[in-house]
Amino acid sequence: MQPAVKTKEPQQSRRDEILEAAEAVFAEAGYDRARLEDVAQRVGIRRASLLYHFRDKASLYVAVLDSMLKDLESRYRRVLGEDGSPGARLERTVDEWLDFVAERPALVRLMLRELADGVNDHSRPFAERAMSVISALDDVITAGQAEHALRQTNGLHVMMIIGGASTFLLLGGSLINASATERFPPIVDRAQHRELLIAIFRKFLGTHGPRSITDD
Amino acid sequence: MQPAVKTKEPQQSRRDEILEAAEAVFAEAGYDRARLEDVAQRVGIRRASLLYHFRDKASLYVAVLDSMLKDLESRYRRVLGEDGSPGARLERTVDEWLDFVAERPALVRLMLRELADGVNDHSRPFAERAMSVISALDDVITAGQAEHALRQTNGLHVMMIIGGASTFLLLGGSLINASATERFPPIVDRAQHRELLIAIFRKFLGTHGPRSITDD
DNA sequence: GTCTATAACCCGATAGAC
DNA sequence: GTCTATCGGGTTATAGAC
Repeated sequence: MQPAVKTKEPQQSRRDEILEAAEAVFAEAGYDRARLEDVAQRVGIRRASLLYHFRDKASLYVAVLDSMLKDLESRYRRVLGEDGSPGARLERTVDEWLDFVAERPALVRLMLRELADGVNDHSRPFAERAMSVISALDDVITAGQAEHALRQTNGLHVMMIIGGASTFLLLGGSLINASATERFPPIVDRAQHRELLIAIFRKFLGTHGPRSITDD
Repeated sequence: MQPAVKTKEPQQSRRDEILEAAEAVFAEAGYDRARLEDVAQRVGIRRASLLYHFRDKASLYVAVLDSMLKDLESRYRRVLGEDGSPGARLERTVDEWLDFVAERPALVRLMLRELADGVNDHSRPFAERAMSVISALDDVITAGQAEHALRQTNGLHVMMIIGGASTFLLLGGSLINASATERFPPIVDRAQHRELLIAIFRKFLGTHGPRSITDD
């Protein structure tokens, strides 16, 4: 006999609590330095109890990655599916990305760590989710180019530059400024950063409509 | 009485061997997962012998970071000090960066890990060296803008975008491709990537001479 | 589901011979 | 300078009571 539960979410709640705590701890310290002890403490249970919900540390980590990327992907798919020109929809992903990064900085930190690690056992689910996000972008780019609404440049390349630039800047900015003298105030604020990213978009993907292919 | 040594480099050789081995191991696994055992094995000595040359693991790590960034900085300062317009000299740092990353990929991986970690005990030397590199760039940008050879945009912002974009692309590209189906060949090759970075440079920093300040 | 207790392991660091 | 041997701290994972 199962204990009487409302409708669904048998004991999902606790699982989610653990995922949330683990996301923070893994992002902060990285997989190796992260201690299950700290995760447990945040949840308010004992270390051993975690392993009732997740087989081991590795599978907890994979679950965290998966939940984050699933979230990011659904946000991207949402704005990409709205109406507007391909260019306008792609531009919206810039804001979506900047929002996500601001709300959930853990993602960026874990992504960086994954990139640094390269391919390994637990990076497969990560790579697959990432591929899925990239696919979604690529579909819109390709369709936009087919109807000559976008320039025939390498759209994914432009998207990657946008993503990489933000990542670097957001995390690097805070790192650099930590030892800053008066000489270097924060390099740039979000509004400025957004403006430049959008400008890159328009210039190189032609998200304001078809342009001549030649530079400048 | 010191043992008779050629001229300098008392026993620098071994130290450098260790640094080289440690650079690879730290980049591959990150500080926490990296084992002194592996470093020692690459050098061909025992774990305990490492600690004759370096006080402990942490100071070995700091030495690795320092040596890498010192190298990068000297390369940047070299091309920035050559002759040519400010724009031309800054553009040379793009190639310098792409070369460095190709030759010594460990730097990028360790940089990513440092960014993910944020500010902590051993990141101070890293942040200071990084500041020094940024200073060198900033000097040229500021001078170029003073003589109206460069646009009055936030030059460091543009430089950060270039750096971040490459980092992300170079590491992300290989990660993504690891699980790629036929659908995604390598996103972009070095020549294409360089071209786009230079184009961003010219557009936003005006490295081909002064332009109108208005967009596009 | 959560607990206590403990087993089992790994790795950095030290002591001291050579 | 490099070695062997060992200590000691820390963390994951399991056993089993409640």
